[in-house]
Amino acid sequence: MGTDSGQGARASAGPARRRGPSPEKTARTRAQVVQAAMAEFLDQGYSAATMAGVARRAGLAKGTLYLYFPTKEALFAGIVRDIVTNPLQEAEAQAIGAEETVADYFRRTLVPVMRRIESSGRAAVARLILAEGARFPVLAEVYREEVFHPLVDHIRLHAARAIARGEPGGEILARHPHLLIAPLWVGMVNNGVIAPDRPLDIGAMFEASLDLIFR
Amino acid sequence: MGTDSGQGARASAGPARRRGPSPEKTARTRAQVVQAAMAEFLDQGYSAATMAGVARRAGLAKGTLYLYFPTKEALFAGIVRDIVTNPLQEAEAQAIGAEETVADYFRRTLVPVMRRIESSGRAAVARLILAEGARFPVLAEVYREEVFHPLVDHIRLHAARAIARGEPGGEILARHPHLLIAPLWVGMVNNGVIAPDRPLDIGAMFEASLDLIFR
Amino acid sequence: MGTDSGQGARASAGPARRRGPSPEKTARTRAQVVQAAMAEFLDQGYSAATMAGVARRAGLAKGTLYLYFPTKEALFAGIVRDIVTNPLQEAEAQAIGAEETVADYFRRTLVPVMRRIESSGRAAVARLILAEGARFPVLAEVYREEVFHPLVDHIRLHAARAIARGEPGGEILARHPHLLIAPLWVGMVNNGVIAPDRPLDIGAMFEASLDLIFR
Amino acid sequence: MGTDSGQGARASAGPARRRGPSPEKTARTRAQVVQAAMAEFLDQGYSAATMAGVARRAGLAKGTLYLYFPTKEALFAGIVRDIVTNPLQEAEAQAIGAEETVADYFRRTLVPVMRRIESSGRAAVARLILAEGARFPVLAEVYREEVFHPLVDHIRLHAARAIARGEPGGEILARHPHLLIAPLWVGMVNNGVIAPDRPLDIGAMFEASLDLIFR
DNA sequence: GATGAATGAGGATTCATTCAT
DNA sequence: AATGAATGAATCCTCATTCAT
Repeated sequence: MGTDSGQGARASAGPARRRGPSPEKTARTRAQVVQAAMAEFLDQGYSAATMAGVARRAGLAKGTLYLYFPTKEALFAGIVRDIVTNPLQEAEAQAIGAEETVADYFRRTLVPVMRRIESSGRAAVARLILAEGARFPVLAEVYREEVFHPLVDHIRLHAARAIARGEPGGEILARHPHLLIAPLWVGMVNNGVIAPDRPLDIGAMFEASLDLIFR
Repeated sequence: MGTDSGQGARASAGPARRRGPSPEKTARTRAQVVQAAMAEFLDQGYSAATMAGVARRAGLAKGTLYLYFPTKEALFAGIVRDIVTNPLQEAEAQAIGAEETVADYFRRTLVPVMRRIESSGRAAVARLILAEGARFPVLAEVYREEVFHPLVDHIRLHAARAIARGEPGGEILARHPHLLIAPLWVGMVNNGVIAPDRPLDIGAMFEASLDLIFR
Repeated sequence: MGTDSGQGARASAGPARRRGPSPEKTARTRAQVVQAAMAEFLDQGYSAATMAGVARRAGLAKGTLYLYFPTKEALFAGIVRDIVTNPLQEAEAQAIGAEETVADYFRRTLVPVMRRIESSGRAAVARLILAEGARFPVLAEVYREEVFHPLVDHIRLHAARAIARGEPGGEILARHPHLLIAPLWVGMVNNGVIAPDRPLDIGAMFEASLDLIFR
Repeated sequence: MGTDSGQGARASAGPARRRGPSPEKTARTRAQVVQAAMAEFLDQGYSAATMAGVARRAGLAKGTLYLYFPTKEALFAGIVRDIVTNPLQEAEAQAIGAEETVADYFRRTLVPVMRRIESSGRAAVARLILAEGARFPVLAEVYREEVFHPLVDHIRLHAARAIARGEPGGEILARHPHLLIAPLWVGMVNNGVIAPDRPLDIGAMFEASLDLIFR
């Protein structure tokens, strides 16, 4: 967020003639920083995270971090987008089939994602959003715009479609689209923090939720 | 949490003969500390909270805090119970009527609580649990034992009752009791962090959820 | 400047009833800080001075400094007034005698001050003013208002008196009051930095200057 | 100052046979470095000056500076001579006329220089000398040997001449040669730091001083 | 020669904790 | 019991210096 070192504008035009370290090396280092920062912030939260911790994880010196991000806060802001990449993007991208009911469509596209959602540190992300969202509005904002609202809109859209087609459940889903993703949150909360040793089956809950809504 | 400074076992036995502050005064001061600490930790999270901040809120000197809790961590641990007091306790305490369906029972006892849940800083509590639960297992543990499990058990119990009585929805609720409280979490997450300016009506979502489950 | 711990408003009213360290102790510590900071800044200049250096000189921990001044810059600003206390104050305070010529008056009141000016670290002060005045306008400003202008005004005033009385030298002094203090500056520069091992006799130069101006 | 990277002894001897940059190029780069360093040090003082700042001003990379000077301190020492170039050199070089009084000689040769002295950043130089002279004796030393003493000796020499010729003012000038340059210092101090917005007319003060000394 | 990414020691500042009063 | 000045370890950040390209 503001510290991008201006890559991107070199395409054809022959071999780069730069002195010193290659842009590739720089990009790799930057990636290391981002990677390490993500891990550190997800592990520790913003306040408890230390630049030294990030540096250690990245295998770099502390000072190096400041070549890429001017402050700890900027580093945090800079990785927010990387942290909240929408896990449902691929699901949203798939179109509904002509004959397919909305229920079947959700079952086909969303259930697999829900099942996978845990393995990839989603609980940690949720934790960070909830923990720091109040003090770093940008975090909540990015999450809202990139993940939360798109998903809810996606659901609303298909709720409308269900109504149009006369499929049951459309009405209730249009009124309370959040009900569909509610199981996701209890699941992440339970599995990530409350009782990781007795995890809930988010996929199963989601399917049950689908069954309930669509009769 | 092992930090109580040993009051408590002195009650009758004639008029107290000691100089200095009365036990009442001490208890009052302790209450101030706990109160202030709760506010500070809920506001700031563990790391960002400061002992100075707690002292300021309590209207006490920093040193005084250490008369009641030996470390910041102990203070945090010491107030966990106060933080997570079960907001559903009264609801759980009410018995189901002989003629009452489980659905009606939940509607009668839980909906009002759900509606009130937001006003009393519940989102802040949720935030704290999620944020610090991983690093302070005791926090997650207390929450699990005092709030989460009791509520889920309560739901399970009445799901069994619904089955026994042949009321619809019992089966699904028995298999997925968390579904009933799922709206609570999306609601708190949305209203507390994601989009406080466009709050979800948790009560309405909960009722909708009840309707779905119990037909 | 801004961190004064509010002494001053306690006069009669019986013994102070404060808990904790006495105000006297606090005042003494503050004095230590100021003293040490003065020495450090005069020795090292602003940039090269370190808070650790100040703490060491004061015999205090680093953190303690921050109880009295919130930043290094504030500490610097806070001692500027102490640093530039007008060394000529007593001289200016003495009134000219009814029969006394202005030349004699200056000889009586200023020469002793000039002779003493070196011993009391005045060169170090001048050095600091010149060195940091550009980057810390407040420093130059305080020096100008507290020392430089008062002295020049004092000279101008008595130049006018000399003119009124028909004493020689008044005219030239009125036109160039700075000429009278010029020897002070070459002297301080020479003795403080250029050739401390071959100091100029500022008193003698000043007297010679007086002789020249007043014939 | 012992930092020259060993150019200089290669001149005739046929066409140079080396690859890479010519000695001219090197010399030019070195000049850029010196120029930039002077500006940076005069602006910021030694401690606050940064190698990055010098590099930026020079339009070079940081690493390049180290090809010419091994350390920041060496760079500073290396430019001291450039910083303190004697502004009075030309004046001192001019011989006194056979019929010319010493007073007239000084008026002819020194006044113009004095009038010009302000425009060329002399205050900055004085500031640097005073600020860093104590910690970088070489700075004071060079200034003393290149500027201060030559000028004072020049004055002494002509004071002796004035005495020999029976011109008035010779005695006093011989005893206090620094009196003649005193106005210069108050002037630079006032105009450079104390009150740049109300500058003193150094030329006028110097002339007045000449008038006083030579009757 | 020139570059600038990488380094890490050093400096300002914060804050949990102690202790004399 | 209560105070708050004092402490110093820990943290963020800067910058002189190095070195692979």
